[in-house]
Amino acid sequence: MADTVEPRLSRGLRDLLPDQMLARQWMIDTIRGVYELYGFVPLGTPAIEYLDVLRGSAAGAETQQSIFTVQNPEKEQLGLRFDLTVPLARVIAQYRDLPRPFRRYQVSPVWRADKPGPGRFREFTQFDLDSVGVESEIADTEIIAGMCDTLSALRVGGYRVRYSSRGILNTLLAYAGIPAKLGADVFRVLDKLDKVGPQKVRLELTTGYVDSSGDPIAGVGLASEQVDKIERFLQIRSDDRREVVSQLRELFAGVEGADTEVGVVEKISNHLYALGYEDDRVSLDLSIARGLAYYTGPVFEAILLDAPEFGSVFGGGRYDDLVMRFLGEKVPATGASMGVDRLLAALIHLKRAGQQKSTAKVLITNMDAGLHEDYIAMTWELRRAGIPTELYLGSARGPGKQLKYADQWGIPIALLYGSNEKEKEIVTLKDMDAGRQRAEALANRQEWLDERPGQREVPRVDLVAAVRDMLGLIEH
RNA sequence: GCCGGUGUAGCUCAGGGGUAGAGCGCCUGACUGUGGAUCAGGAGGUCAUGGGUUCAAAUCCCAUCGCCGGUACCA
Repeated sequence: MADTVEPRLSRGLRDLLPDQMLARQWMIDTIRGVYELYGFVPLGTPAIEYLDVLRGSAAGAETQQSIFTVQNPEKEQLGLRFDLTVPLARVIAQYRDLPRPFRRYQVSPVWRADKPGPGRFREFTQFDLDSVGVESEIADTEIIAGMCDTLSALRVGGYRVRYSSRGILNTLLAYAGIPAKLGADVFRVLDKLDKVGPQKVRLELTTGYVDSSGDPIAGVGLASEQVDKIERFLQIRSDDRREVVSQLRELFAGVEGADTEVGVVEKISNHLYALGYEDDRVSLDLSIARGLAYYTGPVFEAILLDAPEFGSVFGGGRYDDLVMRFLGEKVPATGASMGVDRLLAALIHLKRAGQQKSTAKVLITNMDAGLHEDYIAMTWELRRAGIPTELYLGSARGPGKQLKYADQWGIPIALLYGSNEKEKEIVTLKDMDAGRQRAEALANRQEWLDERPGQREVPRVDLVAAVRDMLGLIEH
């Protein structure tokens, strides 16, 4: 016996079987609809980029260990993209004649060689939208409004988009007397507030601690009074954005630059009020920091109120310096990124995503080799009428197995046509779902057979109308 | 990285030194023109891998690997 290869996938990778792809495509189509309404344009970039492009300028390469490296025959240093923002920055720098603002969306897989966890994979899909070349806070407003419209279109139930800004956080550093160079560390720790709670955040900001698994966690080394000031800042919590703004002004009175930074989040808030995005959907939440170092202005993220355990499903912010790596010139940019897989998992959890297993609405069964021409004709007749139809091409001869096939793929209507039907110039249409429901009440097979639940005979000439009618009934 | 758990049929798992098990699923038939239920039959396993102990190892011991969970990191 020949050796066979074990069918398997490398860790962190998974297949998307048809039912998962159908749910995902519905979701992506819905989101795309929102952004095309907003006038964003699509962009595609390769999965593979030069490593120095991924890591930033060759000079200041940060160590980025979770990049998958790739080899080409020329032995160049290549890697798989880990997000869609860096390729966007490259495109902006490379195609100087692109009109700006450049407002694009992109839905593509990205790769990270991290340890996989529940709902975390090494290959996953992001849906990104960004406005490049706009300094105005209206661009940030538009991103937040788009996040709201997307979540509404997906019918996720309640959601909350929370935003703050790096400018506010930098003002906090000044207020608390924390050196600016500790900013990135402080923000990274603050970003964990929701997850680990205030006590651990305080420990991590000061001395560090040893976690439950015995792992030491380094502290940032702040003084207790500095953390007190951070906590005073974090105590400003209100569902009313106006209230947060006014308390911020009070707290930061006299701190240099505070008026400007508070002004930015206030303007965003006012635009959103004017557009009908009220406090129940968007809040100014000062605990939002975002872990990434490259944000420079407003930052935002969205959570689902009915599925908070899925965490942030949509997040982003302003990053005015990213394109600088390539151009040496500051290009303002703001955008958001959605974790397609995470949001889809949440939608499935909330039973908001479709349960469809097949695209076909009708299965034409194939019972009599002498009638092939009729089967083919009926199949195309339905297809040309816009009804997704599959002609059974497998080897099973009797209707039993073919109906089982329809059942397994969740095809809602089966069409039966043999010599009986041919003679009477009819077709038999079977509503598979009605039969399934009826089966629950019948214990005896003979009854089940005699009754032929969900079945209807219609004139052959009325095929298309009858199928439409039955689909209408099924989909009410 | 670190800590813990766990690997036995396609899936979920039981068993515990001496013949490899169940449920579900799958296939066949009862029922060659009707899915579900029922009944009867069938296919399917290197008990993760390598080594050790033993007359004998799926079972005990050691190592490795995989998977699961927690934790850290995440531009």
